[in-house]
Amino acid sequence: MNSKRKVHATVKDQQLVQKRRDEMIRGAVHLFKQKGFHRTTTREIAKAAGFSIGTLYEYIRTKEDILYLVCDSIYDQVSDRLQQITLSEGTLESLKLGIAYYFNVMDELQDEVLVMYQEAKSLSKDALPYVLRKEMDMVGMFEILIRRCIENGELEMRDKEVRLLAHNIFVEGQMWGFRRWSLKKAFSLEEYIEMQTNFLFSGINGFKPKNKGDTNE
Amino acid sequence: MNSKRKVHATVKDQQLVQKRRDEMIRGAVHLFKQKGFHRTTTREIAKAAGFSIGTLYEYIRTKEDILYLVCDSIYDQVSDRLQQITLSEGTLESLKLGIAYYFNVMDELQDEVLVMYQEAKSLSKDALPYVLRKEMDMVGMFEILIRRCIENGELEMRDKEVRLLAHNIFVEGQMWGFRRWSLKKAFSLEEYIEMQTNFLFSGINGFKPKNKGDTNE
Amino acid sequence: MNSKRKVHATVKDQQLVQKRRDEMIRGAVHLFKQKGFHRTTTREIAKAAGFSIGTLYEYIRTKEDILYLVCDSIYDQVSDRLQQITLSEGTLESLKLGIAYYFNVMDELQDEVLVMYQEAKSLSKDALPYVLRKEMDMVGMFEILIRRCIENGELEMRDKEVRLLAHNIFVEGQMWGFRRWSLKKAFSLEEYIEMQTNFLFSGINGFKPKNKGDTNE
Amino acid sequence: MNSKRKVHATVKDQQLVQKRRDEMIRGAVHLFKQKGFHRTTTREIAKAAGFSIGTLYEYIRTKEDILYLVCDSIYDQVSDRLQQITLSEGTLESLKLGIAYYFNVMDELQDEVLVMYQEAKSLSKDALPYVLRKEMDMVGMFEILIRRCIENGELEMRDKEVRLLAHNIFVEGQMWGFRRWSLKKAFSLEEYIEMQTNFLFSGINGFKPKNKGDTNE
DNA sequence: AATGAATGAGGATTCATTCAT
DNA sequence: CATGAATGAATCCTCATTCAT
Repeated sequence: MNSKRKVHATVKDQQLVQKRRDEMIRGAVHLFKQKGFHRTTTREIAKAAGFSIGTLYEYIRTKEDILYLVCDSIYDQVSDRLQQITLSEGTLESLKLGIAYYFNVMDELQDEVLVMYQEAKSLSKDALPYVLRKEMDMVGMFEILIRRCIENGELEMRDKEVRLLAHNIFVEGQMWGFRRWSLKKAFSLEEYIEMQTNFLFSGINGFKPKNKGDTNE
Repeated sequence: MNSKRKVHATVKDQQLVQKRRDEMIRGAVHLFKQKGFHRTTTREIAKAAGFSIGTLYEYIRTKEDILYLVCDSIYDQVSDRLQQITLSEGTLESLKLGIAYYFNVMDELQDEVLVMYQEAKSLSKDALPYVLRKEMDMVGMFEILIRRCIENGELEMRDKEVRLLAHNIFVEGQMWGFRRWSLKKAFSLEEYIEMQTNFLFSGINGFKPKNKGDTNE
Repeated sequence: MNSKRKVHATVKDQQLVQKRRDEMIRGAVHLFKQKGFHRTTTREIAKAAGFSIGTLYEYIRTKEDILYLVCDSIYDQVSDRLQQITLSEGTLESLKLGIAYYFNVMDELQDEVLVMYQEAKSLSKDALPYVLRKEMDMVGMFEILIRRCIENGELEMRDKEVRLLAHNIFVEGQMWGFRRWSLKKAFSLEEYIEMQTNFLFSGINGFKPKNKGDTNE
Repeated sequence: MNSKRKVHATVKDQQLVQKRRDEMIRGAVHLFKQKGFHRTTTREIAKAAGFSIGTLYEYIRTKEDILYLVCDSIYDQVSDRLQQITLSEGTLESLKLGIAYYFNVMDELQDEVLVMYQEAKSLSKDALPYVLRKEMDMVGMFEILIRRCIENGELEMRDKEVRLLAHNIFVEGQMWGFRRWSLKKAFSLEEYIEMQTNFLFSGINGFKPKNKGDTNE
C-alpha cells in the first residue's frame, strides 16, 4: 500500500512519467500475456506503448523495471477493487459476498492476474519482496473478513486456521485465472463461484447422503 | 503414460540415452529452480550434467527439449507415486489417506513441482498439450478416488462437483510447493495436511460455534 | 532493375541503409574473393565494413542477405555499364565494339564477377531466381544487339542461333574472369579481345590455308 | 595423369581403400550436387556411403580430402572418356567429331562436372594445383587435336590461337553443364552440338546474307 | 524530452575430428 | 577394421542498453 520501490526516471515531470508508464504497462501486459516476459523485447514494449526505445529508457532503468511496474500496477488494481470488501460487516453472509466479489474481480482481470502470476518469479531478489508483500496484503484482506466474523461470534477459529483459510480463498480465486484452460471448459463463472462457495462452507461432508450418513461424525 | 512426444537423439544406444537424459534432467531441475529456464544456459546444463555442450546436443535438439524432458520426467515421478492411491477402497477415510499421501509426495518433490509449475508455460505450443494432458491425468486420479466413494454410497455428488473437488485437492497440493515461502513460515507439513483435510471435509461451517450456530443452515 | 527482392533493415533512414550496405558489400566482396562466402564470418564482414556485428544486423537479417546484396549489387554494376552498348546502331562493326566493351567491363570488375560467379549458387532457393533473372537480362542485351543487325539486314539468323550466340559472348566474357589463372599467363586483355572477336566472327574456317583449303567444304 | 596427391588412409589394404573411397565419392557427389560442399556434413557423407563416421575417417584425414578425392575422380572419369579423341587423325572432320564426342561426355557426366566446377574452388591452396593441372591436361587434349590438323596442313594457326580455341571448346562443353538451367529450356543436346559446332567453325560471318555480303570482308 | 543508430556481450547450435571399445 | 559417443572451437544471431543529435 505504502512502501513502494522507486523506479528511476530521467524525466522530471511526474505527470508525464505516470502517463508514459501507464502506456508502457498496458503494452507490456498484452505482450507478456502472449509471449512471456523473457520472450518479449524492450523494443516490442516501446512499440506497443507507442514510443521509441530511447524514450522507453527515459522512464525506466532496466527491462526488469518494466516487470516490476507491471506487477505493481496489477496488484494495485486488484487491491483497489478489493478494498471495498473489507468494509463488510462480519457475517458469514457478507464473507460469502466478499468471496463472490473477489472471484468476479479475478475474472475481469484474468489476463493481468495470469501475467503477474506467471512472471513475478522473474523479478530480481531486489524487487520480489515488494510484490510478495502486496500479495500478503491481499491475503490479509480475507483474514480481516474472517476475523470480523470471529469477533462477531459467527465463527470459532484459531489464528492459523484463519490464515490458511484466507490462503485457500486467495488461491481459488487465482485458480480461476491460471487454470482457465481447464476450468472454463467445465464451468461458467457463476457455477464456479457457487460451487466453490459451497465447498468452502460445507466441505465434502456436505455431500454425505442425508438418510444414513448423519451419525458418523 | 503412453502418448509420449519423442525427443530426437543422435545417439542410438537407448539405455545410454536414458542415462544421459537422467543426468541432464537432474542438473537442469537444479538450475531451473535457482534461475529459471530462461536464465539458465545450455552450457550450464551440460556442465551440471557432467558432460560437454556437444554431448548435450547429442541427446536433444533444442533447449526447449530439455524443458519438455524435465516436465515430462517430473510428471512421471509424481504420477508413479500417486498410482497407488488409486488402489483405495472407496471410503471417505481412504480418500483422506490419499490426500495426505499426495500432500506428502508434493512435499518431497517440491523443488521439482515448483520448477514444472513455473516453467511449463515456456513450452512451445507443440509440447504444451502433452504436459497439460499429464496434469489432467493426475486430476483424474482424484476424480477416480471420489467417484469410488460415490459408488460406495458414501457421497452424493454431481459430476461437475467431482471435477471441481479434484481440482481443488490438486491445487492445494501444489500450493504447498509454490507458496511455501509463505506457508512454511506458518505451518509444518503435518499441520498443513491436517488443517487442509479438515477444511476440505467440513468447510467453514465446521467452525461455527456449537451452541447457537446449529440451526441457521 | 525493377523486381528487387527486398532485404529487411531495422534502421529506417533509407539513405543510411544504402550507405551502410555499400560499405558492407565492399568489405564482403573483398573477403569473399579471398575465402569464399562460407569461410567468411559475419564478424569479419562487419569489421571489414567498419562497424560492429550488432550494427551489421541492423541492415540485414541473415548472412545470406549479404550474399544476395553482393550479387545484386554486382549485377547492377555490370548492367549499368552495359546499358550503353544497347544503344548501338545495328552494324556488325558496332556489335564488335559492344563485345570489346563488354570484355573490358569484365576485366575491370573481374573480382566482383569472380565472386558472384562462384558464390551465387549458395543463394537460397528463395533468392536465386532474382539473380538468375538478372543474368538473363544481361544475356538479353546481347540478343538485342544481334537482332538489330538482323533487322538491318547485316545478318540472317534464326532465333535459337541468336540466343546461343548471346550466351557464347556472355560466357566468353566471364571466362576472362573465372579462368584468368590460366588465360592471363597467355594473353593480354587486348589480345584476348582481338582473338576472341576473330574467332567469334570467322570461326575455325577463318584459319584454313588460303591456297588449297577452298574446295574441301 | 601421373602426379597424384596422396591422401592418407589408416587402413592398409589398398583394394579396400579404393573400394571404400569409391563408395564415399559416389555418396559425396550426390550430396554436393544438392547442397554444395560446405553444407554437406561428414556424417551425411558417411551415411550416404554406407558406413559410420569413424570408418570414414579411416580412409581420409580431413573433410577436404573428400572434396579432393571427388574432384580427382571426376577428372579421371572425364579424362578416361576423352582419351580416345586424341587418337584422331588430324582432319577438321575428326576435330568436329571430337568436339561432338566431348559435348556428349559432358552431358552424360553433367552432375559430376557441375559439382567439380562449383566446388573445386573450395580446395585448399595445397590441393588446388593438382586439380588445375588436370584441367590443363584436358584443355591440352584439344590443343593436340588442333595441332594435328595444323600438322596435316588443314589449318594455319598460331600457338596462342590454338590455346584459346582449345579453351573455348572446353568452356563450351562445361557451359552445357553449368548453364543447363537456361540452355536446356532452349536446346536439345543435338541441337546444341550442331549449332555450337557451326559457330565454332564458321563464326558470325557464316550468317551474312549470301547475295550482297560476299564482298565486305 | 524524444529519437533511433550503434554497440558487443552473451547464448543456442553445429560439426569436424578423435579415440576407447 | 569398424563403430559411434564425446568433444569444444567456431559461428550465427539477438537484444538490453547507451548516447549523440
